[in-house]
Amino acid sequence: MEHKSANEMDALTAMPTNGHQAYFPGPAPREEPGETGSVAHLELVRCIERLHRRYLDLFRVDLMRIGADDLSPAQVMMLFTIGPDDLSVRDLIDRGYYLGSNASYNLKRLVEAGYVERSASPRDRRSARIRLSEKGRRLCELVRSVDEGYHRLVVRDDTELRELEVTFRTLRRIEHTWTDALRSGEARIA
Amino acid sequence: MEHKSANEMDALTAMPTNGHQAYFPGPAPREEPGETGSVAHLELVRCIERLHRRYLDLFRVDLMRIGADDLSPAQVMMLFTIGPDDLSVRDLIDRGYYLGSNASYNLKRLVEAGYVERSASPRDRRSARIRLSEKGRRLCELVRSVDEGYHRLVVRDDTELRELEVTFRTLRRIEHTWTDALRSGEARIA
DNA sequence: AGCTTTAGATCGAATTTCGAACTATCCTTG
DNA sequence: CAAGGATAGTTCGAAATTCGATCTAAAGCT
Repeated sequence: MEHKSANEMDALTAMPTNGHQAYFPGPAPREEPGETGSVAHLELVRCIERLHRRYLDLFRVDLMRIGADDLSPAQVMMLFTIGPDDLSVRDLIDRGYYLGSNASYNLKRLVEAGYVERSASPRDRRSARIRLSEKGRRLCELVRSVDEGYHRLVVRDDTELRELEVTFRTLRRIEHTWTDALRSGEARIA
Repeated sequence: MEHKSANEMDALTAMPTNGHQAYFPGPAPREEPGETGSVAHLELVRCIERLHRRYLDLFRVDLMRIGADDLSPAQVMMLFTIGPDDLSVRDLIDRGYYLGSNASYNLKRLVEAGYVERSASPRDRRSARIRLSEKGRRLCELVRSVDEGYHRLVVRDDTELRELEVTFRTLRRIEHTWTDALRSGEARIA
């Protein structure tokens, strides 16, 4: 019988060191001295996937409340990827790891909905300059203020702040590692 | 379109100076020594989104090499969500935060492709019992061995191991927080 | 037996993904 | 300068995915 609490393991808040017995594919949920580490890279990957899915649900609700239901969560995120800058589509793609045609697709909707302005670069007329419109900036501010609520839920003291910093730093490192791996992997193919 | 609640206009007229510790594309993606929350929740969210996208690219290549090109990355991840257990579809959904119809959709393909076995529960014949087939377990083993390579790239010493642990623990905490927020948020609506 | 729930599958519309063209503009180099 | 090639982005169409609305079967009441 499956007890649904399998997922819970609510020890999350109370568990001393290992909070991760919950999801375990392989044979042994326990750490194996000979093996890699107690937390496998793969577990982190799966966690990221779940978090991503989960956040989409959450964010969609918030967007509804805010009244920005003309954009998908991913599109709003794209606004933040643009940020205060004035950049080319290529830059946007590099920043967000978008696929070219997807970036175009989403950008088009952002422009149509008035959140983003686009103009041709004077230098190179192939290249587009994109930037947030006033409307886009306003939406970002709104989202940011909603997000502060989550920030407070997640960072309740100094320890948690430090943990968040470590987390962010580590994820950035992993991002970099993967990007390198992808590049060299593709190089091998090419 | 949007009718904005009162706080849209008046709130936040002043730009919070912290604004955007946006990371930069090419040369040096680096964080700023910001103020209070040098790392904002939102930045983490964006990082998770990027990582997710990035990993999909990477994983797809690996799957191709492994020869499991009959599954999408997400479907393979679902295998790991099932893991060594024998569970119901409901459990799977709870574990992975899937939408019911999506879980069905992916599960169907996993069953058709022979990675997952399904049978009716004897207790409750509405309920299905889901478990990996031998083929499914074999694929998981393969993926796991590929993943060890990434693990070694990411965890190169004790410090990095500890950081990974903090990261994992923190992400799990955030996952829990979001889940709560989502639940209570929907409660408010209902 | 009737009514309500629950487990899951399925259908269909809308959205998104993704690669293969395609357009337009640069940049070389002969 | 002209021809060929590289770049920046867009567009197109097919395939995959998402997501809510049913729909079926099997429980669980009372």
